[in-house]
Amino acid sequence: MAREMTTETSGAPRILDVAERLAQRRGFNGFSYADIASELGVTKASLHYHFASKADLGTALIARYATRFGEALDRADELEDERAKLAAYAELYAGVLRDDRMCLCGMLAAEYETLPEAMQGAVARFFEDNERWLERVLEAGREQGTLAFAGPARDAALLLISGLEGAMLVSRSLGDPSRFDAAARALLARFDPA
Amino acid sequence: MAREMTTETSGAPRILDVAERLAQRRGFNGFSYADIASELGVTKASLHYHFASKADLGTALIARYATRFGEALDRADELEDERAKLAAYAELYAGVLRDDRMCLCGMLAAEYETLPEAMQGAVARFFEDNERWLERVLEAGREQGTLAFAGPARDAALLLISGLEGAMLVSRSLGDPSRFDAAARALLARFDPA
DNA sequence: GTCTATAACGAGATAGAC
DNA sequence: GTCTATCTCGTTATAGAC
Repeated sequence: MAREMTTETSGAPRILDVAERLAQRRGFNGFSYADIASELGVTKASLHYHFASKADLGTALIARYATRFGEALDRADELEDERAKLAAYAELYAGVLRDDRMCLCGMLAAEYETLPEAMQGAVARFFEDNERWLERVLEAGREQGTLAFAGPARDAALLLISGLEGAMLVSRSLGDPSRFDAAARALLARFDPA
Repeated sequence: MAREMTTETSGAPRILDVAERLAQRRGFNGFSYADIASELGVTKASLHYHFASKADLGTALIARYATRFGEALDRADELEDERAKLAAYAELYAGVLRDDRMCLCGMLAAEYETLPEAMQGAVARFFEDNERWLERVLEAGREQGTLAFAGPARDAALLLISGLEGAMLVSRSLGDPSRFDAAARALLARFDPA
């Protein structure tokens, strides 16, 4: 007997949805099982059935986030030119910010020293994967003449990640998401060919 | 009778020293009065004498940090050309990172939604002050031809803050402070005149 | 798979002696 | 200004019934 199709997610995915939003808005140390439980109308104990420890929950959180992010990068890779891929990359960040969220791994990067080891490794891998993807796009764009920049593509890649993560971080405290867009535009403009 | 001169700080300043380092490494929600007390060899209760609530401690933390940062900007303002001022600005960040710390306000920006209101306002003001200082330097440099960039100086200023804060954030999780230097170099290079 | 109940601990904070 | 002692609350986590 096949399971009923419903429009609502349930169980673990639903827990991850709520935890993810809380983590992106308040940080991993800024929410508790009680917060998730009250929002879902269940008890804390039932959450522990799905994620025995908060470290397990956090690890699952990053894993899902990184997978989805990687899928978004795969979609961006289908675009024609490399400038469009960079724009799509920046738009990923913009979309997160529009939902009043910080990038999950950017948030966890701040809390890095307090995170369980498994989470630390996963956060670092997220940035390394992003860096590799950007490095490839940047190199291709420079060869094709659609992008222009000096120095190692790897450094330019980290500058892009840093600029976008930092712009999210700062524009959130300035209470003005449009400042992110201005900073992101200024950042991408510096890769335009003269 | 004048107070004895000693090489050791004591009382409130010393508490702030320890709390500041903890906040910059672990976040404001990542340390407790117990952490400070054990490091200073005093009790939690005596800390509450100096800072009745953690919000008071946090507010004092930002106030001192912003004052010192402002003084550093004043010193940078005495440099001759605007390119040197930008380099000095970036070096401020680099020095913090070398001590294994995140910028205090960058860290607090991540935790923004969980902070007491007074702290939120102070964090936003820190970034606004930085932005104003950079905007002035950038405008002057563009007029003098020592700096080159397109678009509003305000957007370029926020890009600089974002890039430096983001590079600190990310290079800390990558476990490689030299990645900050590479990103900062790439960032500043984009303001060099052709 | 979800519940009630509770354990075990750490957090911020206060009272009052010294 | 620092101490001991205590309070209250929130946190993660577990045991065991349903």
